[in-house]
Amino acid sequence: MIGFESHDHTHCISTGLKSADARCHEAGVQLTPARKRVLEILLREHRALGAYEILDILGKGAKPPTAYRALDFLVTHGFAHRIERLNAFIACAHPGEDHAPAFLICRICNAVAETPSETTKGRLGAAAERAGFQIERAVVEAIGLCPNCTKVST
Amino acid sequence: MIGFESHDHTHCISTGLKSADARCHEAGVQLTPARKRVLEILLREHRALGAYEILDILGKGAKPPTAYRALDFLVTHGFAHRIERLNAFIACAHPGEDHAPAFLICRICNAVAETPSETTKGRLGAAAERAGFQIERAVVEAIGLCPNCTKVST
DNA sequence: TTGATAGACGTTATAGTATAACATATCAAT
DNA sequence: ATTGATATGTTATACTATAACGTCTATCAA
Repeated sequence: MIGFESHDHTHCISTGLKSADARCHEAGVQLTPARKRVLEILLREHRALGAYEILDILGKGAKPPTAYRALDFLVTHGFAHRIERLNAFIACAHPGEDHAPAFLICRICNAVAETPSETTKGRLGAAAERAGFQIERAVVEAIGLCPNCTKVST
Repeated sequence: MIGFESHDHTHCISTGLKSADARCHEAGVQLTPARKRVLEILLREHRALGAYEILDILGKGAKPPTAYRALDFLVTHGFAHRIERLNAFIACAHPGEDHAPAFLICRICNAVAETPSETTKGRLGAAAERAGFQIERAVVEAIGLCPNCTKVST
């Protein structure tokens, strides 16, 4: 899991971009400059960013659809995730792997960590089956205190 | 679990309101007319409603803070839940019980069913513990097809 | 070469969701 | 009667997201 520890992630950025390039080529879709730029911003910031924060970083010429379109693309193709709870977006921590992500969101500092989930199994999956509901994907966002804010708030 | 079957819920409404009355009294908080009215709307509609839908039902005098304040109260005290995925609210299906709800949301018709979850256990709980993250609650929203829309779309 | 199609992007406008800030009201406790 | 706590009214605004339309470019078939 990708946790709350700080680390040097120059490496994450270049690896993430290269991996995205390769996967887009495989899939026959285009990682255009606009999309790449937004992905790079997400990788560089390494936190959940609102669309308008991204817009600000993109600069004054950028209009909302520019950010939202790029984000739609990145989310659709698995390079980024949307955090419903925050109306924000974060670079995927497991690019390339087929995964069902869950998120740990700090209610104090809004830090977000990604971790694997398995929610279509177990009780939820059983309940869905009983109801005749076909789960396609699940939003799993745990709210609580990250290690730093736990220390501070006690 | 509260599923997708239709049913007569005149009973749900009066039971829900009475139960809320009683629990508010116990807790020493007020189920004021405004709050009660919003809860009744949620119970009556028996589906996820946006704040502005509720405002419309409340009538022309009502301004956004009226709805949002009542909804905050109802959510805080467990009489309603917020569905992050839909920016909407739904009456709690298990009033009075201490529970960690999960939701099944149909991506076609937006029908929502509530079911129990257990997300602070299992893999997610273990991952959180490893990360030093203290889970306080979890948003679990499964997206997919409800029984009706499964039939229609095949 | 032409024309048709598809994908991406620019631009303007607007829709939809939520809260800040301040004023007023009510009521119980001192 | 004043104070303090809680709730509501009201205005304005902030924040989030998409519709709609035009343009550009690359590709491909006729």
